[in-house]
Amino acid sequence: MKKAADILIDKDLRKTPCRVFVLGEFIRKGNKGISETELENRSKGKFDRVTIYRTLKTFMDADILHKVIDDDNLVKYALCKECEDDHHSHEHVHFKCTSCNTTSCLDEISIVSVDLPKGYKKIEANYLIIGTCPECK
Amino acid sequence: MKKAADILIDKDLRKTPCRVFVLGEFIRKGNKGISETELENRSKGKFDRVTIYRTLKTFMDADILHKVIDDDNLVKYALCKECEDDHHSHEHVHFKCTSCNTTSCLDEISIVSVDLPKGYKKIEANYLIIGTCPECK
DNA sequence: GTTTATGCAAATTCTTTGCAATACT
DNA sequence: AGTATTGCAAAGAATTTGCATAAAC
Repeated sequence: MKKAADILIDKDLRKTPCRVFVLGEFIRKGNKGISETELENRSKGKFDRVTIYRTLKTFMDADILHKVIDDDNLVKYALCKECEDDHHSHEHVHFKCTSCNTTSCLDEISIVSVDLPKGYKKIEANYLIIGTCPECK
Repeated sequence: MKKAADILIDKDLRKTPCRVFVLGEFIRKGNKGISETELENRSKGKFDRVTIYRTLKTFMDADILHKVIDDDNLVKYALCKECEDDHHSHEHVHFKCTSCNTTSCLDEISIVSVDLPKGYKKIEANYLIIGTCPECK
């Protein structure tokens, strides 16, 4: 598992306290999705909300993070294993737990492709599974 | 294809102009998702925004509509074929076209279930495919 | 010393809530 | 008539933009 500072250097991004903090949070959380609000709370007001939003955007543009589809219209971001190395994939399987409300990126599972009706052309796919996770049994 | 007024009677909902209009729009649009903003524009200010929101909520509670997952955090609602009769299903395959921005409910396709890691329990699933649709070839 | 990121203020969009007036059956 | 729905005003959450200051390289 890479450290935040190293990832920033790799991606040619300036090493700022906010970026190190945000990226560190994602690394610590593993494959769990984190919302901007959570980051704001975790940082205890150390960084401006706007700065966190901009940091998230920077990371998305750099393919470090991707947006996580939530059924309840709540936006989260996640660092996926696949995104860390070079074969960045846009085929994500996300699991949303209705009990603890965490959304995780199930990297182990690959999306089974379906046959689309004539004329449809797939670019990417997101599979969201809603249910209960191991911790909430 | 049922008419709006009949569906309302079936579901024991009062027949009001806003409900008839909104439901009519969904029937006309077929399996395409519609956002609250679109409904507001289409009605040309005839109904209050709040009323449209409440109407959408009423229809969701009555299993007439379901929320459509959009990758770009845009909320749409759709009337699915499966939802019209009694075997209301929550396993939806949605297709979002990056060109015309429409989201449609692909009723013909059923979700292929995946094997979840130990401890995970599925309640429902949403599959969103992003790409180009037949009209935007 | 340049370039880029940050913080603050403020604006926008989406959505919800309370309450009195109105429409539905 | 009695109950449910509507419209208005207003509040709340999430997100974005502009600009001057500050920090990174």
